[in-house]
Amino acid sequence: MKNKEIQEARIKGYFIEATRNILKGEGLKALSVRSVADQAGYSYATMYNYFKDINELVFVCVSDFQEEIKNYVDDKISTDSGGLQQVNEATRAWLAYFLEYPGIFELFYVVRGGDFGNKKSILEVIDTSMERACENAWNGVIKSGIMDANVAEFKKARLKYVLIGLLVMFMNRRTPESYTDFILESNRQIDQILGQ
Amino acid sequence: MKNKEIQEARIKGYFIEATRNILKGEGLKALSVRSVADQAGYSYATMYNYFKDINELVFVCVSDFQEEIKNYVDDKISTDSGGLQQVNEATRAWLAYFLEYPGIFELFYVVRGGDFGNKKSILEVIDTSMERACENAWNGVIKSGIMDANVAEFKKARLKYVLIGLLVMFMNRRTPESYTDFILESNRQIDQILGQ
DNA sequence: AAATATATTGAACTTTGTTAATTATATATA
DNA sequence: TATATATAATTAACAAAGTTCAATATATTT
Repeated sequence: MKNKEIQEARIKGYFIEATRNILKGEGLKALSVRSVADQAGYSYATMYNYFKDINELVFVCVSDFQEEIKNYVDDKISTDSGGLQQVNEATRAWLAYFLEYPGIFELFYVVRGGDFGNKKSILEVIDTSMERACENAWNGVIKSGIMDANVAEFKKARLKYVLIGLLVMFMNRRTPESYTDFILESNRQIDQILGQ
Repeated sequence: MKNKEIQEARIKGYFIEATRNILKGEGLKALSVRSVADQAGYSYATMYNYFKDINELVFVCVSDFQEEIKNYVDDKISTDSGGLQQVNEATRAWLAYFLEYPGIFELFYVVRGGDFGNKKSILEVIDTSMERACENAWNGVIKSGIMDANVAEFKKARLKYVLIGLLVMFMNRRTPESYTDFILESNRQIDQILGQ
């Protein structure tokens, strides 16, 4: 029954693709069983033949997006820079991705879906999103001995929480008030954490 | 028409009180126009005579909760400690409040209500929640010259973002996995930011 | 006491997630 | 090939939630 599996994966793919498009475009508020099914070219009830519920469908997208984030970061960092400069660039790029796609920020850090708590693998992808996206740059710093591995771990954790905090306040509470102020504050924090 | 105003304020109060109870108890998922009205002793439709919509009702609670947080912090800090030690205690107490009432954390930092973006006064309360709750302890540090005011501002901002980031990851994504780990990590961050 | 204004309410509409029964399609068998 | 069966897809229908509005109840004024 190999054909059946291929066909099933294909149809699942249509739903996933539609979900990805809606999340990246209009965001979570526009996502519904019916809007996904519309874009996938099926009736809304058909979704339930391939996914447990709407949450499962959404969660499947997390890994896809994380891969996209990693590529986005790798594309943006300049090859002629190295060391801490490259970590700085990578971190800013990671941040820039979520500014460009607020719906994906919401998916990663805000939405409290039904059984998000049970899907450990997905929680792990989210928890390590920044670390993995900036992996190459960090490896350069640690391997070359510019920074001690333990110090690097602490700085990574610090960066992660500071930037998620900043993103939450900016996206959910419009603080800082302007995009410019947000960039100033986030750069200040990144520079200070990496520079000290 | 003073009586009318008093009566109106009274009935508004019943709805607000009901909303507060539900948010502190079962949290946002249990909150609905019907559940609030039930507890207030009115029909669901009556709410619309006193509030524009369910969002307005919820937002009104923010200032109330912030006052409660301030009292909670002031009660918890020891009077015999001072300086940075007291700032440390106040900050931990602020954090402890949200751990005790996850529904209020959700209200402050997670929910994206309709016109949250327009209510500048409410956004300001949320943005300065930690700063105001720990005001007294910080004043002690700054007035006594233990810390420069500019340095204090930077540390406040750093603390705010780190702790909101930590709370978001713990509450929304169960990371760190255990309560103990969360406390360890948050204490580590607080100590490091205040101590350096 | 009647007339008018105000407050409260239940019915109803919309949207969204979900289930189940019905219809359509593909596959297997005679 | 024609029929029987299994599988897939869809429509109908329900529940919960926010919201509106016409109808009812209550309070106020004359």
